[in-house]
Amino acid sequence: MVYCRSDAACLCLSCDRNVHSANALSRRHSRTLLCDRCNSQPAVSRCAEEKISLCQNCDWDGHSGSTQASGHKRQPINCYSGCPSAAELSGIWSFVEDFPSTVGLNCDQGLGLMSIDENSASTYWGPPENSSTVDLATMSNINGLENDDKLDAWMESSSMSPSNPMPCSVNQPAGSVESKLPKGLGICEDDDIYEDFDLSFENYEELFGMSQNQPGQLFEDEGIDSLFDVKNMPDSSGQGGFVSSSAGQAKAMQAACSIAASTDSLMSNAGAKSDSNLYLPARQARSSLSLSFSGLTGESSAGDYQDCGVSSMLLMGEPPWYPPGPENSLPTASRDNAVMRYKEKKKTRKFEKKIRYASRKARADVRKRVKGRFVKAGDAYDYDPLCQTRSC
DNA sequence: GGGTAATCGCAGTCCACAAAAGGAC
DNA sequence: ATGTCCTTTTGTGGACTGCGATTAC
Repeated sequence: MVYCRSDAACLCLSCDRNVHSANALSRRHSRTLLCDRCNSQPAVSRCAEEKISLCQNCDWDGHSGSTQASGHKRQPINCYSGCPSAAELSGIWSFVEDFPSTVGLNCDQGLGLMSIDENSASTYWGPPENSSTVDLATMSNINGLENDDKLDAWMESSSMSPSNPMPCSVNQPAGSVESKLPKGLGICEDDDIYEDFDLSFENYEELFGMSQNQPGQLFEDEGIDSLFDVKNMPDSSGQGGFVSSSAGQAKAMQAACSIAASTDSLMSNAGAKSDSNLYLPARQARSSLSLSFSGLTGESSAGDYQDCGVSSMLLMGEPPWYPPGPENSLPTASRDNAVMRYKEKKKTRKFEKKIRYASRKARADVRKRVKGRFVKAGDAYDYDPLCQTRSC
């Protein structure tokens, strides 16, 4: 099973092949393995010891608590686009021993060329890579398939296999955010900003370390400062942790700053609407905070988010969600800086509409309309902005 | 205090088209 | 590396609409 982020869909290789060979645009969709544990999120790492692919959350759940599991060797899982062959898939997912040799053969010549999205693994901050070659459980039954018929048979069965409880679906996984979002807050296809916008309540809890039924506690005691509490900072030195070097520390700092920047959106929205039904991204819950909350209230104009440099940075595959760890601490000075920058930004924050292209505004200002809608030049109109009266 | 209807306000949607952006060569 | 041509995407405002919140009964 693979996960297509653009479609927010879980697909077997057969469906993946069919869906993503349809046109040039669909071929560009970035896909990756499905998490073997939750079967709903894209996998970002492979645990060599457990021989399973894990999404960010499951990886964290499984490798953060016990010291034994935290030492597991994990390797990042790359994404691919196009219609890769078996050899190409084996190349990027070396831990899968046997891909059907005919994978991707029905794609149009020249258009099915695969590309590997190395960046997809950039969110993985696990221990040094240690390649492993193991079978994917869901692919263990493909051995011996050597021709198209067998491949197709396998592919058909793979979507219904008892060992694979999740049938192919182009719909949002149950509990995904799209179906719960207010009208108009859908997920933009092919927009990286909205990738993996699929946090469920359990992630909310992980994100804030408290029940989603208690949003008021979020800032109850220490206000915004509570978000920068060092106790919530990631473990930068723990065994098997996500950050384990000076570079990791820098990322931790960056994450803190990210939170600072993102939190002003969070605060403004939390204050405007005490809505406990907030949905946050899972894989990049932290990094997407700004966008998510802004979107929920609609307070931010298009220019607002586009001009938000910090958020942009966060959305470019920068640090993933940090697990809370008591041992890790961010220097107090950095925390103070983060708080100060948050306060400064909050002071200067403006929500009024910003015109990005004056020429377009000038054009729109003189466009003739029918019930507010633009009309073709020469067509009848009921409103001309250049005339003081209607139906000039 | 609870239920229902009326009212209010917010935010999304629609439209055409020039400008901007991006891709191919 | 640069320039040209072509296609695709973006952004712009007023009216309308749907829906949640509020108010009145």
